[in-house]
Amino acid sequence: MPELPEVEVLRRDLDKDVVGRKIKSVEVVTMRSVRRHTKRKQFTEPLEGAKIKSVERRGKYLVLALDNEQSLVIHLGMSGQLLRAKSAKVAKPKHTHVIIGFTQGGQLRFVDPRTFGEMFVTKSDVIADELPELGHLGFDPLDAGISVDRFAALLRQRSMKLKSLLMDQKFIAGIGNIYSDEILFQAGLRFDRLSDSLSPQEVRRLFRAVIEVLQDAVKYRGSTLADEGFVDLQGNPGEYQDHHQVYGREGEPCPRTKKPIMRQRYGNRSTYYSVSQV
DNA sequence: ACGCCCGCCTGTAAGC
DNA sequence: TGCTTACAGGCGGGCG
Repeated sequence: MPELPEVEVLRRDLDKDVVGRKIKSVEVVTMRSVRRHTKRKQFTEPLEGAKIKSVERRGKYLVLALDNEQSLVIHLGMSGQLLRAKSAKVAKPKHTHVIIGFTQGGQLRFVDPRTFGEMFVTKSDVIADELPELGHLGFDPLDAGISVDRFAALLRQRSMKLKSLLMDQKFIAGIGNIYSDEILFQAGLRFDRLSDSLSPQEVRRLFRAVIEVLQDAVKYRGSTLADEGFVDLQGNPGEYQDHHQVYGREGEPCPRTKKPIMRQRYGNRSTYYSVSQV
């Protein structure tokens, strides 16, 4: 379940490693991974011969701008991986669905066991306008753009449970199940508190927690859980899971109170929290 | 219009 | 031990 930190780690890796490279060939093994296109060629033709100009992240999406006015958009879904192979000879992992070969040699591979991820190509200038899932994204917590006051105003606009709000991509882009729990623990707030019920001090705590947790997670190169297996472009796992305070730690002592971490079903998924959150 | 639940997937692990 | 079932969850869509 790559969330913002994992996608940001990949963005930085791609920025160093594939920007400037020219695409020689594209092989689509599994059409489901490019399901917005009905024909393979709609995906492969705009890519072949194009040079990668830049790599941006929008929430959990990666956008690779090409030198032909088109962009390659990637969403990793739950189990998607992007892996660099120095040569085509390197053994392909199971569930390799798309292979992008570069003129200078080497490949970029899209590997995705659960196939919730996808790749597609679209004209660069219509991304925000014509793709609602990208156009409707809320603010990016790693952009320094938003102020506490603006954040407070946005919270007051709705009366939504905090966990739902943090995971709502239209409100804030890039947070999923793991980081919403970690952020709420850091902020000392319960997942079911209503967004318009927070004191100014609680708003500030939440604001700070969002930024701190996500920045920290990027610093430790993302979270790699046993059942998921996020890895960076070179195939290395992250280390932030060792810094999780509550996620996946049901029954373990809360770092603050030593009372057992609670787990509760909320919105059809597991939520971890401590009784110290109010 | 919004909150909630399902379906899409596969690998892993718990349960009988 | 081996089979079945539950669970993991991002996101679109459908329903109330």
